[in-house]
Amino acid sequence: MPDVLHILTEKLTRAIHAALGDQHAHTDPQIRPSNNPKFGDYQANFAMGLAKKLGQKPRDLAQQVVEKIDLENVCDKATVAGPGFINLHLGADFLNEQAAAALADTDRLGVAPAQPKQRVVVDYSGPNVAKEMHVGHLRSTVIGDCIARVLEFQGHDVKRQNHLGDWGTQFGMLIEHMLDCGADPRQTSFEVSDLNALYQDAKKKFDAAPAFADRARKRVVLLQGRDVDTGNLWAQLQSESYRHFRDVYRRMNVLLTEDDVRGESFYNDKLPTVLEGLQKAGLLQDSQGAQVVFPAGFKNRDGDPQAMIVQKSDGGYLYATTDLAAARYRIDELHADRIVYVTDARQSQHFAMIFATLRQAHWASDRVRLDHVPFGTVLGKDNKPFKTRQGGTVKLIDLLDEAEKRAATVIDQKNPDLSADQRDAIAHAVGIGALKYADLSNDRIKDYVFDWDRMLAFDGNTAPYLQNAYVRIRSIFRKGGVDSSTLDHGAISVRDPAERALAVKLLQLPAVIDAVADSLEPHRLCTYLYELASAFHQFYEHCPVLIAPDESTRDSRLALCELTARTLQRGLDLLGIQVIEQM
RNA sequence: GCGCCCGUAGCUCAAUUGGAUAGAGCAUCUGACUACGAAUCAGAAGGUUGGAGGUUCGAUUCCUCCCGGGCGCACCA
Repeated sequence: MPDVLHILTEKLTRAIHAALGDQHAHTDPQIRPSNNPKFGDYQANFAMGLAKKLGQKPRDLAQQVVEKIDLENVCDKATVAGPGFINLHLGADFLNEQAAAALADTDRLGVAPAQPKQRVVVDYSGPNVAKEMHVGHLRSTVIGDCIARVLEFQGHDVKRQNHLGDWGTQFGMLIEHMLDCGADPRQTSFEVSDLNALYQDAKKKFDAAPAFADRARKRVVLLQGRDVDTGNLWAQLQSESYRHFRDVYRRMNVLLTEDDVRGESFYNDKLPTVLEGLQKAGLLQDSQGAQVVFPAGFKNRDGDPQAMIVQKSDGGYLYATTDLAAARYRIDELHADRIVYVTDARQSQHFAMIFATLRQAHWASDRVRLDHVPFGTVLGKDNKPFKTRQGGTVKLIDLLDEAEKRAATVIDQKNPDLSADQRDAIAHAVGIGALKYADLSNDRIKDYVFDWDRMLAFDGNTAPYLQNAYVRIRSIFRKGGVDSSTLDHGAISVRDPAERALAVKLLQLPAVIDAVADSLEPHRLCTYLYELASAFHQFYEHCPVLIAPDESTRDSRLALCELTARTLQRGLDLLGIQVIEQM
């Protein structure tokens, strides 16, 4: 089912063709939603630019095209305005039909499956084994999960990848410490109640006890040498760490599972091949004993070509090597058409160099799209990176606890009649939703200031505001005793300006999904949902539903409510946020 | 030193990728609950988009320079 934007684009493209001839058969009419109702619902912006090229007057050109537009069944009118804009006013019948079709399309709400379907790898979250997740993992986890959900909803074949930090010299000391704590290589489970303590204790011993440090270094060699007992201990640490990640992901409503784990260790045996490949491609060079590549277009602080080290002078590999190996795996084995990396903005240059190297080595052809999705820092009220009052790292689990606690307090104030169980369930959805929404609703490239009061506010662009709009709609159905599954889809008939505005906004969902999938900017979806909820609240004020003047109006408004509820629910779901029936 | 990112109303943020009069929320002020959740709505006020040039029919958006802030620039990830 083509959406409004596509229908209008098609109509205007035809009109341009008809007015100007075959050489303009594929001119983009530049259809955009109008930002002011007096300019219609949509506008075509092509005329000014095209007139310039053709040496004509923009308004004359626009008028020629307007005369060729087939308005039938779509627009009430199309008019030339201003310097040469074409304002398009959608017809009520068209809005009714489109809204009815979206309502009938239960799962997709009028969002057409993406063509062609692509295999998309989304790399996000990436915490470190043997450490608790902290605030530094929040943004990658939340943004990445949203992007994966959106691409999947479009119909793409999404492969989530959790690139865990599960390899490196620190595992020697961790494993030695595990042994000191009574771990047994021949058992399958080693329980850790506090991952951070495990790491810190190991580190303390490593720094203080030379004998222990010596054992740790030997243990690293054993680990890299595939010693069986050492491998078993390492695996126990893996699964114990993953237990923690799983708990955090579940509470956050993040879709990552153990199946998505492809940590650094997974690529360990593929690293020599990366070097051989670079050698074969003629890109590998020796520099002060290290093996490096010089991706085109990068300079260092002396103005010389910037090297990217892929093998240290002691023979060890670095994260550039692992990232190259991972990209090759994703392209060759996972058959990725597109790879999305969700990491903070500080790694922009690193990924630019990785991408350049992949292209130069012909490991990534032009048809593989490589996207780095950079994001800014979470700041405290002092505008510096978010820390605890003592200056320490903020644990993610503490953030989740406090989000729910604060949400519970707010819910208690607003709705004291709820049972404790109801209250807790609602506080979970609201608290976690607020936390995630605060992260998703800002342009991701910018830093943002973490502020509990603002994210949990029930007004403004927040998760609780959106969840509340949904709750209000459910409340209408409850109060009216109406079963939303038995609604007449064809009942929608917009008359009041508020009904009309709501319908126009509802029908913009497909275009918004497309924009998010292309730009990988979740805040666009947030902005849309906020505008939708605002449009609903205006409708709600001006258009009584249950006590509408007549039955057909009531049915129409109920159907609009239902479509709004489903759109909010779906939109929030794509953000990884849950709705509740009451709050 | 070079490179990347950011700078929009008092505060927190948008601006459909170059389109019309730069929009929201908070805070301030004025209205609206004997109609479905006032957890809302209607309205007022608030701007030299850090500054100066340039490109363009049109610039918050693109280019150059400058000023502020953040982050990168080889053996950590």
